[in-house]
Amino acid sequence: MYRLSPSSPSPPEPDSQLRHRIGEAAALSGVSPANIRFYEKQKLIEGGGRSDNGYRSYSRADVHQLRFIRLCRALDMSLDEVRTLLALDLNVKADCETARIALDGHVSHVRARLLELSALEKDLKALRSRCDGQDAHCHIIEALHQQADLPLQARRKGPVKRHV
Amino acid sequence: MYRLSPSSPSPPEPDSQLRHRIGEAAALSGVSPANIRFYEKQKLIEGGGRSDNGYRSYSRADVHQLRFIRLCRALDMSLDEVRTLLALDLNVKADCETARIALDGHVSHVRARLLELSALEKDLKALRSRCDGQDAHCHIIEALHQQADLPLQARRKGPVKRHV
DNA sequence: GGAAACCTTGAACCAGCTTGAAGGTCAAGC
DNA sequence: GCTTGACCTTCAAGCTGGTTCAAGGTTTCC
Repeated sequence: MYRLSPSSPSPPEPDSQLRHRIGEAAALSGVSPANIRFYEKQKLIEGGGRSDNGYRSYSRADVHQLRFIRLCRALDMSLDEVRTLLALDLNVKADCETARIALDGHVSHVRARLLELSALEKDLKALRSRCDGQDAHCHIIEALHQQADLPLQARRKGPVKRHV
Repeated sequence: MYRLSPSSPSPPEPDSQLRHRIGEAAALSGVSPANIRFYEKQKLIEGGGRSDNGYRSYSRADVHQLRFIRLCRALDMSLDEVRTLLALDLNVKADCETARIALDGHVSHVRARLLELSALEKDLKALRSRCDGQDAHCHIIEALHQQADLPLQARRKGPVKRHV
């Protein structure tokens, strides 16, 4: 797996022992406390570390993992995809293959959704351009109803899912 | 509101009395039976018509409305937006204004999401291009972990919501 | 010693459906 | 007359990726 500060392997840095409460970990990672607990429940992070008072306690590596998750989510990956990537070892060739496959799959999802959305934007603009508000009746509403009367096959299949 | 076949107002067509069970309505509209029941519960369609045996019964106009909803959903509108459009009258000027406003709002949502996704695609491709599978360790996993080590401010804020 | 700021858990809520369980209705075939 | 299968009914739960709320414990500051 990935090691923090791989350049200094043997003597642990003084602040590598630093542990954070959930609020600090949230501030450091950009993941909200509620969301951190959620990720723990989803087993994306371990829920082991606790202080004497029962508060969750996070190491630097834990915070790194939270950032990693946040980064992947910002790239619009599903939690399952993130889970896959988290389990990979940088130096194992098969894992690299896995990462490439996961990424390729994700890229094609994103691209497909992108194409859907551009087609959509085109349709919406065409619809919008039908109406300038000057006419006696509304060409937007009219056009929608007229399209709804067309046989199913005549219409381009639109996106049904709203997710990427 | 919108009337089916507005060219023949007085004598009802012979098949305009035709009523469909939910399965037929589903086949005619492209909306699944479970989804039709869901729309009824959400008050997007009326739930009035029933046969003697308690089965739901749909008129041509009902099927039209289902198609209308499906069309709007294919344009990625929310059910609330659809609800708004369904209540509009083609010939009322204020309603036309409402339709234009709703559509404009929707178009800008779609465009915003489009921009997010293109930025995303660029990032993902850059990430993907780092690895050709020939090297000793995985540049994809490595790059993700390295980025996770960067301070929060240094990274572009990515999309957090996966919806349009 | 009291208020504010943290933490805990569990549960409910959001969109927009889909799936499943348990049962009723109806036509066809034997 | 009875079974099979394709329909239909209802209610309930599950999905994703969280957010928000309620009720309470802890810590810290003044």
